[in-house]
Amino acid sequence: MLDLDIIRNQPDLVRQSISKRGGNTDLVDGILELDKQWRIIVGQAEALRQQRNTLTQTKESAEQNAALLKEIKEKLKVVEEEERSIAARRLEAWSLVPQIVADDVPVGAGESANTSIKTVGMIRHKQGEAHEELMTRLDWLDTETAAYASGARFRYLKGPAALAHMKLMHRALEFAIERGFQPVVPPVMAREEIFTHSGYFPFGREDTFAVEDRFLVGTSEPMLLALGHNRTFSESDLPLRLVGFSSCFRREAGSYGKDTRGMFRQHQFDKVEVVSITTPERSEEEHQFLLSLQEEFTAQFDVPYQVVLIGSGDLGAPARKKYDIEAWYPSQEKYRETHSTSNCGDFQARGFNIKYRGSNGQEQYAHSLNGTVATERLLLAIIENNQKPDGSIELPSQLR
RNA sequence: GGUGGGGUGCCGGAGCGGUUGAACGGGCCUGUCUUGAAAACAGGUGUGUUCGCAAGAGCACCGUGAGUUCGAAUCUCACCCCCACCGCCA
Repeated sequence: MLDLDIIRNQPDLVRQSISKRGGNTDLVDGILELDKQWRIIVGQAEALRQQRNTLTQTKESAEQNAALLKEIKEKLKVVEEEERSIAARRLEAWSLVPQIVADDVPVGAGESANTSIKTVGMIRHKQGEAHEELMTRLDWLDTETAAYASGARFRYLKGPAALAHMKLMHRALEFAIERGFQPVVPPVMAREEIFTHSGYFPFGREDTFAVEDRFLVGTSEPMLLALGHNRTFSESDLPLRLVGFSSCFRREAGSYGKDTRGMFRQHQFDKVEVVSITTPERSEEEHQFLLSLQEEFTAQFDVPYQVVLIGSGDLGAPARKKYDIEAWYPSQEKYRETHSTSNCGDFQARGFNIKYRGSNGQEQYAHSLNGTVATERLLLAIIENNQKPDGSIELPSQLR
């Protein structure tokens, strides 16, 4: 969540940031008002408690002041109830405040401000058959049985595609390990606070599958961040770089009718994801590093792509800045998102209480960043861009 | 699923319901001593929050949440988590 001091002391900055995202700035006024009320009521409660604590120091004074204490107790009961209620409402509003948008993020509603900053690779297939048609014909993909067994938006990967998928995940993991990331295979079910602390709740709650009192992760990112929970790193140990592999689960609520064919948008998919924890001074540099990693990984499969700087209206709540890599999909005749990397500033570090001790000995919140190394979407792009005129697919040697 | 034992400060570990924010030990920091270090000795060492320019004062925090009480780390209830053993299963 956002630093409350920023909301208190720089409400205009917060309002600006919210309106850049297309949100309602009334939220800020609501919090400020609730905060004001909260401070008043806290003052009242504390004064009453102080009085009580003084009078109950010894049994004698407690007995002498029995009547007064009874009165205090009753007043306190009312005041404390009010305190709780205001605090709860303040928290509710506060947790709806998204991260401050970075200055160099283009401003615009929705996806309108997304800006392509770089195009890489030659497009060999301007058009082509869709991955689901290619793969289904070759018996690499069975969405029909998946629909029978699990419902819409699930897949059976079969034969060479099943193997290519595993190899892609494996390569992605090794690629990151070679560059200094520590490999992690996290749990895929998590308790609610993991989502709250990483900034996925309350915003993305509808997009999450719940299993009894737990939730299936939509990415391993929060699980990797949780490894930093309540830890104070020394500056020399940063950046902490982790790479995780996990299956990911998303309801894809609100995307009815979008990408319904094939396996571009699935309820379940596998992903290799990196997370970095670093200092505020070095987080921008780290963000560029993650982006370069993604580009390097994508480029080795000869997939044409573009890098997009995501505009304010399309930014996730915990992110202050985000880049997407979009790979060329011949069947759609356009670039589609395969990778994403976000700098979340101290938004998530605050939630998980991830700190570091600087060279001056002071403790402060770290910055967290995340990025995709590979998902099934990259496999699809590889497949579509390697289709042959005869309807076959020539997989790159690394994935065979 | 069953039975039992636990969750206290950086760590270990105490804690008759009333000057306990918390004994004691370790660690860490600072001094004294030493050429330096060790040892020894002395002192210090939590977090959050409210008010305040500050100095400082208050309040809260002993897994979480409710409750009993004039007063709770200490009593009651619920929940969460951890550990051990048994059963079942991969």
